[in-house]
Amino acid sequence: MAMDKTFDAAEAEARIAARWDEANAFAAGANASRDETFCIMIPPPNVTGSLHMGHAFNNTLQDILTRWHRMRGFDTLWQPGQDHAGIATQMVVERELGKQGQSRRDFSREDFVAKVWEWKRQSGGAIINQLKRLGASCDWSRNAFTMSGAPGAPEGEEGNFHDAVIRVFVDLYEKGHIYRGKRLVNWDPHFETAISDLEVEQVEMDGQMWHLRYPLEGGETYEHPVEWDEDGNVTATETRDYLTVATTRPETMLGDTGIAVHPDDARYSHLIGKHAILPLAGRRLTIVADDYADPEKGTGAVKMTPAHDFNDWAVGERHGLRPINVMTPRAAMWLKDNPDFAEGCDADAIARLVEAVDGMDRYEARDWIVQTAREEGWLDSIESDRHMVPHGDRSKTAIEPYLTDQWFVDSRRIVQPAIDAVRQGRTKILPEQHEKVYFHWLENIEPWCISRQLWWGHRIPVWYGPELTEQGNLQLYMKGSHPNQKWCSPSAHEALEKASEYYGRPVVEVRDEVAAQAALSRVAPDNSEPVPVWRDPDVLDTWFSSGLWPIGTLGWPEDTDELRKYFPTDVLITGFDIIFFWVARMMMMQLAVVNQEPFHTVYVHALVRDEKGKKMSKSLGNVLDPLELIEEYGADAVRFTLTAMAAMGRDLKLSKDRIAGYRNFGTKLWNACRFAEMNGVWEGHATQAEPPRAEATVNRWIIGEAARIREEVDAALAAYRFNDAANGLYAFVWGKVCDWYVEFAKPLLDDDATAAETRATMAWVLDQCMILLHPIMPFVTEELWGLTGRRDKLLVHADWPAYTTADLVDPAADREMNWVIALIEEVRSARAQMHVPAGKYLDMLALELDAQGRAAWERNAALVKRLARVNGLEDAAEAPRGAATVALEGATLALPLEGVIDAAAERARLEKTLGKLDKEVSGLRGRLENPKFIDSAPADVVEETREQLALKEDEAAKLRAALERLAELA
RNA sequence: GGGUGAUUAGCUCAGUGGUAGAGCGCUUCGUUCACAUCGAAGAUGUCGGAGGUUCGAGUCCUCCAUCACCCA
Repeated sequence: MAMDKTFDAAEAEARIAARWDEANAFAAGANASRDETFCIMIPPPNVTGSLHMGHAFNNTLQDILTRWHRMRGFDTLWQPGQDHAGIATQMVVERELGKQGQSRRDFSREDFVAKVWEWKRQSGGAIINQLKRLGASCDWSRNAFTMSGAPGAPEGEEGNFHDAVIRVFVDLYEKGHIYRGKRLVNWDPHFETAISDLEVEQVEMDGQMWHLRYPLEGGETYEHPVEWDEDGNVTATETRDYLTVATTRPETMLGDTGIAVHPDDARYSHLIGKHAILPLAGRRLTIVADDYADPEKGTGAVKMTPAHDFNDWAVGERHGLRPINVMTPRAAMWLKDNPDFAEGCDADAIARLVEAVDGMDRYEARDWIVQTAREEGWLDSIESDRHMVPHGDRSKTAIEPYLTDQWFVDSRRIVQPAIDAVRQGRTKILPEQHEKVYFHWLENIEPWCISRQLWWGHRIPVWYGPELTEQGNLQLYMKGSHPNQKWCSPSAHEALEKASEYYGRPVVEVRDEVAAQAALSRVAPDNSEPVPVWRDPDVLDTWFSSGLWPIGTLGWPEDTDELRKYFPTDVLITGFDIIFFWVARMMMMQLAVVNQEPFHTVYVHALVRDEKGKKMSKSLGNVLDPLELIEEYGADAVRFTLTAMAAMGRDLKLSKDRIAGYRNFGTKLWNACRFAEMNGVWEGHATQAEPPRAEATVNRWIIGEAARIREEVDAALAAYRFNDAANGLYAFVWGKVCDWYVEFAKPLLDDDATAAETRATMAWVLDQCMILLHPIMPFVTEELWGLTGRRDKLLVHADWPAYTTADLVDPAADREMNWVIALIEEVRSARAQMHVPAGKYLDMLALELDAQGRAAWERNAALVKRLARVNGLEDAAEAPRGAATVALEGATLALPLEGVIDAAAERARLEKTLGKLDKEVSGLRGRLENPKFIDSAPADVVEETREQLALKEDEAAKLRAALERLAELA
């Protein structure tokens, strides 16, 4: 059956993917022929995610490495999976419920989690299918999920990832690396949970900077400059009995406990240690000296709200300023029954504030405070100010730095091995510049908040119980603090046992703290009733579980075959944006848990942008959907484009023109194979590892070129220089095989003497093209493989070649073909510039032709005649009137163009070429005439320069001679 | 404010001390039996600026300008 004119990607891709699937082609260890393993962990996409350009890029690179190793016979595993994306998934399901007028709180926790699982079953596989369309050759039978095996997990989700997560929590807790404490976290008032830095996006917003006057205590004053001369010297001051502070969030002032000034700020130095009075509340604020206050900014005095600002928290820690939380989890004001707030404030003031703003939303409270300040005269001024406001990336609401009880990993205690691993080269980060980012972050690491106030996730394995007083009574802890009595254990059973031992009587698990309270009020007097204990309601940060991805997906804590075989894994390929969040944490956690680096190389890639260099975003509407692109151009074209643009450390600017160009590249290879088919090349062909024995120079030459590209591709991939591999293959397949070899082969296929070996060579060379391109363009190459010759295996399992240039390059054939190509190009160029009709065959005369050139002509006359459109080559003593001259190494040739030639045009042509040559010659000569160059430059460079000079001078002389002849004739 | 990177053809970008390349676009020509998703030929560069190191700098160093990103 004759091949179509083009590859129909839309039709073929699904069919080819199905064949790979049926053959289990991607299974761990498929096609393995040696002991070495190669393992890549996919950076798990969100279960709510859909494929975007970044995924397409990231997974293309992983697939290239995976397919390349698999073809080379490594025991290969590309481990796929997804993470459970706590907040995102919970939000998706809550939104679904919202459509039916329901909320999460209408269900029990267990029922809600069951709904999430149900959603996951129906919609959670979307990205997997999208990755398959890209051609990702993961072992899909091993698809992992960070919530597999959790309580409530349905059939099909029985993995043991949950065990791994819980086990690690307990282990780190027992080693003292995990603690519960009160610290500031990023708080999302919409979802009412802590979120990670990664989930916070900074949004630039128009806002105001309010300047407020805080009176100094006890009649203190200072001189504040109000006039300056041209040189900036103060010429007038005024006496003030108040400090002016500036804020973009006036509502936080109710939690102020201090004012910071710079230690070197002369204006305020005598006030340090004294106090100001907080308006409205009457609280005394300590004036402290801290570098954080910038004397140049505003008045140089900054109000300190340690419970509602990260910087203020740090200043507060240094100076012992009390943090006062004045907000509820929904970011409304919390003043009533708030002992921290009340402490140190006037009772009247408290009553007024409670009346006015308690329970009020933060923004309404802000308005009230500003309005009141205006009326009472302590609003100094308002200026408009554009500043960054942190927003939750899911909720789109402004996040609050918020003081709550959370679980933390004391990162400092486990960070050092992760630093050492990279410092000492056991793990390499590419490109190297990212190592700095890695070190910088790890060396300044902060405690990691790992608890989230969600229902979907790994519930923290800690159980609480009431205090046992010295009198043997049970009592719940004070409101606002947190329970001291707790037990951490992998199972409720064990935890309850420990609790029971502690109380010396039976315990019973109740739903939550409220239930415990209720139960306690009933059982307290009677020791026969079991003590109520309850489990921490929080779940773990998704990154805590994805931090265990390398061991967790391989079956840890079970001692599985896969774990022994594939861990440590080899390469991690990921975006630079999650170096801290994921890469660093995987390093820390794997080292802390199994004391091994999870991978030896981290390849960090850049961002895919639109063609104008803008970050793709939904709001800008410049998002290119990889699936649409795959539909339009085919997966191979999209993959090849991304690969060709994957230069290390630089962003990709993706344009559709580029993708179309690489789709055309696939078509080019397709048509070369089609040409071969039409010429019987595939008849009786079966896969051959060794190149055929060839006599013809052309065949010997292209076999050598194949060896060159094989070495180039392997070297490029080994160095993660994906773009070099792609561009090298492009140049070889299109520039060498299609442009020259196929053309050269045409006359050889017509000649009985050379036809057989040329068919064999062409079949072999095209096979090499398919094999070498397969990791980048798997679909079109697999299709061609199936359409051509007899194949024992699918291309996905074809053996990657190992031949070398040393074996296959024939220097004589190389030289000869380069000479022939130069000859054809020169003749074509002369013809085009002389406006010779394209179809016209010309005579060609040899004015000078050395022995090598003569031999080259004799062996390649047929193809030169055809490609340069000349009738033949005759010796001639001199060029006839009106001839164009072609100068080559060892040859001066003339094309008689009587009646066609334009003498002026020919002169211009020759002079232009000569001009270029002369420039090169003078440069080369200049260098060789410099004795320092001869002395200092390496011998081979000097030698090469000499050779170049001789060649160029020879060519220039030939052109000069041609110009002289032209002048004589004129 | 601190850090990192970038600046090369009209556009998008490679470039590893040895004298600048690719793709796209552009101009001219071409329905030669693999391919018009093609072929042939051609034009286009003070490699951001200024110094320095070197026999030699797009490449290494310093400063400046502009842009981008990350952190605060």
